[in-house]
Amino acid sequence: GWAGEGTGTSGKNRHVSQAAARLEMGSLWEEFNRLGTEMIVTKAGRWVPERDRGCRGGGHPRPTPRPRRRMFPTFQVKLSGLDPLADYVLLMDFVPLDDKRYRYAFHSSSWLAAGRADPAAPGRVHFHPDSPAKGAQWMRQIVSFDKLKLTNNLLDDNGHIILNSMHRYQPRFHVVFVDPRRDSERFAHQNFKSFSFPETQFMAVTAYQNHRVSPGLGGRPNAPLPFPKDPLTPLSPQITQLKIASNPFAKGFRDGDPEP
Amino acid sequence: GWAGEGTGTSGKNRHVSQAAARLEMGSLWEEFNRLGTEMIVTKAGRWVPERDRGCRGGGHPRPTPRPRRRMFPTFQVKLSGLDPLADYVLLMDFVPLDDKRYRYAFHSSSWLAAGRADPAAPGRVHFHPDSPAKGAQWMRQIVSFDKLKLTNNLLDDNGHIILNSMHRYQPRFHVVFVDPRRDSERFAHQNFKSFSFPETQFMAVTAYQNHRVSPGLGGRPNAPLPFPKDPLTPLSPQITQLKIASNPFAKGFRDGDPEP
DNA sequence: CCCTTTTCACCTAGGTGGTAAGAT
DNA sequence: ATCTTACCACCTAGGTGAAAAGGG
Repeated sequence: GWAGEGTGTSGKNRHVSQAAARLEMGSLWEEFNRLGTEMIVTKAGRWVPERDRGCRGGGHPRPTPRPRRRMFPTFQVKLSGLDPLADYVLLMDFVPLDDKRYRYAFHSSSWLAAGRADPAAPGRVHFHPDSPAKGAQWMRQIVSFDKLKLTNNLLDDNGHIILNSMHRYQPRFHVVFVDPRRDSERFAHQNFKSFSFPETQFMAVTAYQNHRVSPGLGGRPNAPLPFPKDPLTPLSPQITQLKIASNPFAKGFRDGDPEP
Repeated sequence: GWAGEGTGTSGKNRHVSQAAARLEMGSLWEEFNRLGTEMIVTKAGRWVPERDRGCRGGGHPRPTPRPRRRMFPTFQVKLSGLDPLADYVLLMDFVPLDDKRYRYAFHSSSWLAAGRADPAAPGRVHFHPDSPAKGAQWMRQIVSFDKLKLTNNLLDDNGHIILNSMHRYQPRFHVVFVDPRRDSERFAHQNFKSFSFPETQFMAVTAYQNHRVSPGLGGRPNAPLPFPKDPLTPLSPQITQLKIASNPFAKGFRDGDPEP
């Protein structure tokens, strides 16, 4: 739906006060959220195989850094209510959902709090690469943050989002009006509007933990739990299966039928 | 070098009068030009193989249109002399070099004029997709027109550049100052600057024709011709070999050593 | 005969989870 | 118990020329 406003609209500049954002793929996000969404974070990303030699310079065939992890599902929104002729910057950040560290209890198939959060990672933001652009451009089609990458490397120097593994996060989306006035800093607090979609919260992990169905921290802890004892897929890691089923790049791991 | 200005600078707006463009990969362009550069044009591009069924809608597994042909080498320039704070649009077009149609004479390994040019294709331009942007942005790094596609389909509806096969063309590059004044149309002729690099001229073909070394229309027709009878590569189609040797996507056709 | 279109194998470039081995 | 590294097969997506097939 068109929900998500986390901050009030009182005292906002007219260029953002009417701004609205609809989360795309909402039903997919909700499906993940019912299981307890997990997002993989990696430290160094991947390396080029040895066959790709250095082209020049005659050095060793040293590994070349490769991209870190995207989010899946990808955070995408449809915008409305912007001034078509005004400039806007779009960005995302990630807010810790609590001050806890978690561990996954296999025997109970559930997440357990396991102490206070680790020292918070450097707070970074991800600017949408098309920023700045006119409101008309942003509203023309779905805005996709598919270039956003996650890492657990506190020393990351590629500008990626740094998260602590085994901690919970809430993605946040911000629309910032580029104020052409001098002294625009003085109105900074009026010139942006933020959106939080609870169904996009997730647990950062270095490997999928949720190897069985669980109530899920993002779900309804007291809801009746239809524990599926499907003999065909016993103990199936449902988060993984849902990622495989819904992410085109994981098609290689699909077993069965062509119809999703 | 920093050559290329095709139009005088007299009467030009100060935002473009100092603009300069240096062709990147100039030595590669010259190497091609010495042989007589050929660029492939295609009609329909490529289609998805039959295994990729239509995802939804239940239609037949009909072929999906795929991109048409890029240029290789890619047209790339380094810009200077722009106003860092002003907006510019960058674009390219292609000018027929003469009013002739050509054919390739295999026996003499040379291009021959073969009548008047076919009716000119609809004159299209290709806007650099980052347009418009500030001068500072354009000058920050090399500007690459690698999204530009060539086609010989007169009815093309993808906005690609339409060229006649077996005709010669001169790529042109234009820097257009986005004039914020009202009535800016009245100054249009002052607000752009054009660049032509002779070493980037080429023959449009649907399949490589230059199967042997030739003086090349783009070269020096009267220069001494060192006809290479290299027994190791007799009758080697040199344009093709140079494309294979220098285009990363053609690596699959390279025979020999790793050192270019 | 000359030119165009189609199909193909083979690349570049990079996004998936799996698995095994090791480190902390 | 969790994290890191390394390597893998298998995808998406799309840019190459070769060769065969098609067309006037």
